[in-house]
Amino acid sequence: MDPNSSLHSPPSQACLHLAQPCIEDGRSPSPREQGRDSPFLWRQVPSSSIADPDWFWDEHIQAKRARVETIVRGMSVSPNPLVLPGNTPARDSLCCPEKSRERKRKQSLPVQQGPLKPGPAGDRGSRKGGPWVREQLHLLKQQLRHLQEHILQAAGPRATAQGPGGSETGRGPLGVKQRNGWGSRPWGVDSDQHQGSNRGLSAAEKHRVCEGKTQSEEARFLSSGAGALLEILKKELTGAISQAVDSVLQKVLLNPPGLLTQPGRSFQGLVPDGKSGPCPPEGGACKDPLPLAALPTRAQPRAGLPLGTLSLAKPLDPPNYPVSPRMIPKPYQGPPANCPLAVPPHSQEGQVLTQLLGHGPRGHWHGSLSQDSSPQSQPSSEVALRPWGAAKMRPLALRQQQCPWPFTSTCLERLPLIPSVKTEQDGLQAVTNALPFSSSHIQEGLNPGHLKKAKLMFFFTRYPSSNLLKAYFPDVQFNRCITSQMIKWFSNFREFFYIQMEKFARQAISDGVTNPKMLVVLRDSELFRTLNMHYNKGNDFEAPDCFLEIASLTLQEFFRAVSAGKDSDPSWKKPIYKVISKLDSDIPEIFKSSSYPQELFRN
DNA sequence: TGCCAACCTG
DNA sequence: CAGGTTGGCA
Repeated sequence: MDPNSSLHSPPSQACLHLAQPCIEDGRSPSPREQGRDSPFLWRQVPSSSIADPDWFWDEHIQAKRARVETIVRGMSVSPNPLVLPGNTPARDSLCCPEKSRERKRKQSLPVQQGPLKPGPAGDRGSRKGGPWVREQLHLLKQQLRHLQEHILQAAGPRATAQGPGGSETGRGPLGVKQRNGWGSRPWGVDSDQHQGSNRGLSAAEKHRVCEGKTQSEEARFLSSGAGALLEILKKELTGAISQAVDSVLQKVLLNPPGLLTQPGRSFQGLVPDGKSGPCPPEGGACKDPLPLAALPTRAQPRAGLPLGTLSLAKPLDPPNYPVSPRMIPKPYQGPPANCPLAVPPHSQEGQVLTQLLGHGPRGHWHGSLSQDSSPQSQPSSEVALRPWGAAKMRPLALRQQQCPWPFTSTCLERLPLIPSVKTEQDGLQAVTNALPFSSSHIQEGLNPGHLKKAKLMFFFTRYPSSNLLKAYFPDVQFNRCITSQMIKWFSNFREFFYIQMEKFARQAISDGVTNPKMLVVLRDSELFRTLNMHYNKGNDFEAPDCFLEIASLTLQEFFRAVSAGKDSDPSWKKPIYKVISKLDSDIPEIFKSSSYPQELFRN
């Protein structure tokens, strides 16, 4: 899978990259010249226009040019020195492998289009308006590109990526032709058709620009239709810029939803190294009342685990254990108590990003117990190659918009996404108001969205109180019936959960597992898949780590009980239930959004 | 006795 | 997943 492919999917996104291209593209310089000759080009442009009636405008242009030059210079030393093997200029292949290709194509264009195939739109203008107009146009387009670049850079690291060189200068003139409210469209279109039709023009235009018409010619041509054309161009470009800005912002702020769900196993193995223990139960730090040293936390390295257990077996002593360089502590790893998170959102974002980039451990005990002795590890390459998924970044991006999306990380929920709820009324109302998609309609019945939400909530809480349910389903008009129905849901969830636990525990026993600590539920274990399939069918939510902890713990408890023969007692499960019931985690605030189910449905 | 959760069944 | 039943608990 090409991790960059996602960048190309939506047309408008592609346009951003297409728009990038390049100063250098316009003239097909040798790689070394890139970024240097453009200023040269600009320098030539308005020099003689001083005598022009548009002198003022010209000055304006010069000022702009100066700014652009500054920008370009900055770019040439920009912190993006990705040097890729092969001495390819980093910018070309930076994030879009296609860009190089694109550039090659363009370089050959002037040759192919030698005869200056008159562009459908630009022909007249370019001849009549003269080089000066073209230069102005060129400048404006340069500015547009730089503006876009800046926006991209400002908006996010990924955005600095340079797209395939697509927006050739020729697209401007095309824009003139396509001015039916689609000023920016040329930048938004990535189809070969458009490229094909425009390329000739742009190439020709560039070519001529390179030849450098004399300034006197420019002045001559300027007088008549040029002014009008300029006006049109200015308008077009203005529109294009604003539209480009819009689309950039949209793209950056709103990652394509399609990325969220990664079917199959892509979600597996993402258990971060700096794994946290179970999310602190409501009381605060997770009590460990059990004899369960089995609690698969980082409390201590697991001895006797198969090699596959590495990651979880890491010395993970909270809160300050060292983590591997790759692994930045998760935001919630610090103070166990409800993760107050004094960390500013920004840094959290970085941390989470880093965390998301990290890979999970290999499975110790793969659900299929029959293999517990021979860790059927999938090739670690699979882990390494696993798309770390823009999907997982979406919540981050969306957070900026206060969009109610599922997040990926266990306790990300503790980020101050949403004003915390004080009273059920006011607080929830505040939440509702704060959310763009919130539907304030109070429903009487429960819909499938509520069910889905409840299932996801089960990842955090197995034994929700009715008050909790009321708090997290603000759009539900609770009555006795509804409440009991929802309680019943969770009862059913638990039932399924415990059945699976018992089943796998017994299987482990029959497979000869003797040490309950061997039983750790990981994301790629069969047990987890079963559970995730049940509670998170679409896999549009990443089960929190704390759920894995709970699952592991439960499994181990069942294992112990069964292997100790306690299952002869008719109520042998009760102690287990009791233990598990104390380990509910806080539910992410975002679940309080009444629109949450709807958001899930949109995927 | 009422409530709750597990359990059983369809 | 829901309806019904059962058993424990206050």
